[in-house]
Amino acid sequence: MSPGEDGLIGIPFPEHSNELLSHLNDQRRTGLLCDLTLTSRGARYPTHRSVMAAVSLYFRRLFGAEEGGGEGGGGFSVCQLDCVAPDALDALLEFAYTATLTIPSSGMRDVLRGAQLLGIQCVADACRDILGETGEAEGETAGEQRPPQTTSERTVEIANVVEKISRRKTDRKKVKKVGLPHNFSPLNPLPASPASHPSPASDSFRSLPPTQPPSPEPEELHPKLGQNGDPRAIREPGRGATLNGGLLHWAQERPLIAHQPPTQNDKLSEDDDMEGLGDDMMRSSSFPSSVADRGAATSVAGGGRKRKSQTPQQCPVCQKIIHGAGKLPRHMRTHTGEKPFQCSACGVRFTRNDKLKIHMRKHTGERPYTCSHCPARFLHSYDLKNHLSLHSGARPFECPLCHKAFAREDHLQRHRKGHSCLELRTRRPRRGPELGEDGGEKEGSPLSLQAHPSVFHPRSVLEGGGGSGSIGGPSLIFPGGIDRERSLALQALAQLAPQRLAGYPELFLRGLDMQGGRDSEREDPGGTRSPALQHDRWADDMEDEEVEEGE
DNA sequence: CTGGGGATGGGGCCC
DNA sequence: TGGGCCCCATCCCCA
Repeated sequence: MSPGEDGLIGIPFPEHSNELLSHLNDQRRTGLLCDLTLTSRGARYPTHRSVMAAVSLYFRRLFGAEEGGGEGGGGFSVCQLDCVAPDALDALLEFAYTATLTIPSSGMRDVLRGAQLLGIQCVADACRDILGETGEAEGETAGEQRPPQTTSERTVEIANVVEKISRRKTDRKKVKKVGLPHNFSPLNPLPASPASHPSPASDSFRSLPPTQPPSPEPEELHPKLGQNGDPRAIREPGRGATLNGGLLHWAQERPLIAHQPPTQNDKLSEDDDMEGLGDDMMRSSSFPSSVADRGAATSVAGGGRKRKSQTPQQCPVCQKIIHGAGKLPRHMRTHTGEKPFQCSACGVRFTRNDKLKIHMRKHTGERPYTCSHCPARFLHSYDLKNHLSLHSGARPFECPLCHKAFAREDHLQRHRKGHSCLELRTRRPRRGPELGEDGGEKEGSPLSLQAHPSVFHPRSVLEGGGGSGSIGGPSLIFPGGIDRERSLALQALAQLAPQRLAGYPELFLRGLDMQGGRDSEREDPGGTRSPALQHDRWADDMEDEEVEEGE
């Protein structure tokens, strides 16, 4: 790190979003800091306005969050939602706080209706598709038309459905037209608050009209929560609470970015004026376009690097410059964890279609890459390439310290990282400029590595360009189902990071270098693919070692 | 620790 | 401009 640019380095904490949501959920369960209570037919659900406003257009409008008034709400303490079945409301709350929709199959329609009423578009879309599409949600029959499925099968199917949804943009507007009972509508900036439709007295809670000062009057709310005792007990109005059997457990991978189609063709956050349902998804989906613009503006961030004519785009999350038209959506899936391409045979999902196609070879038995020297066949071309080196006996990658040779570069890197060769080495090659000066063995001589450039590049800049490893492997960074919870943080990043770092392309690169993920967990991830750069790092490492030993 | 297979993400080329 | 396809670099996992 150069000490010169302090305070502008973006250090992502990928787990933060997970923990944040988890803690919010804990708070909800314990009633802590809950400033909003939802009621449905007697059941009460303590919750947080901010969370509800984040997932529900209805609440966003209700609290005036979209009007840019930072006051954060109209002061509602209780919101009566009798139009949403308790089970459905419970499921939707669970979704809001865990990004996982767990509902009985029989309750799908109720959840759909609730999602529509509350403007939780991604849930509504998913339910509609599961129920048989057509957007009318009247189709439990459609759902029954399907053959019986096991839970796993359904989960798989839901994943496909979500994929379809993610690609569907026009339906959103159609959904917006769905009529809503009880006056309130996500389309209506004036929601039917408990004060605006005649029911305030029906609850012991006091409901405040939207024109009231923003104070939620917690002194009234919290005692109620206290009366509730364990809010969770309230939240469980007859919910069958296992993930097995007939329950449908939808581990949504991309709750808020779910509607961001991989094609990134949308600018809905602008042209829709946030009027669409689930527009936080739209907002999130807006960043690629803005990034594209910014990417064009900062396409020279790579300095003198050779660039293809295609406009590079900058990832709003990791700031990485993505080259190639249409590659940014692909890259974004590494952040969202979205894996739209699913193997029909085994259900394994992939972020990319081409990877799925390769995967399918495992099922078809196709191994198109055949060794000409032996019967070995391979799925990947590079496997064959590696394999051929065995026949040739070539070991072009040699450790500069112990001179052990490897057939594969990554094995050499691994060898180097382990420092297993330190005891064996007899001399230390020096990096380029010093070669020969101290009579040391020329570093290039034992190596078949490409000659490194004569200029020793600052590491901070060089490694920045090789963030593939660091941003790679979202499944590693966010194993299991928790990756979905990132979306909240990703949205914030998408909106904040570009502005914060817009003028500092070098820091973009540095941010890449520092971002979480596998790289940060490693001593030296080999963030660059360039053998020359890699070699530079090695030389740098060796120099460091020399300094240490010399002292 | 090493060899090998497989997975993942980025870039190039092309349509 | 987006997406398909391919190749490459890198990483993970297992024997």
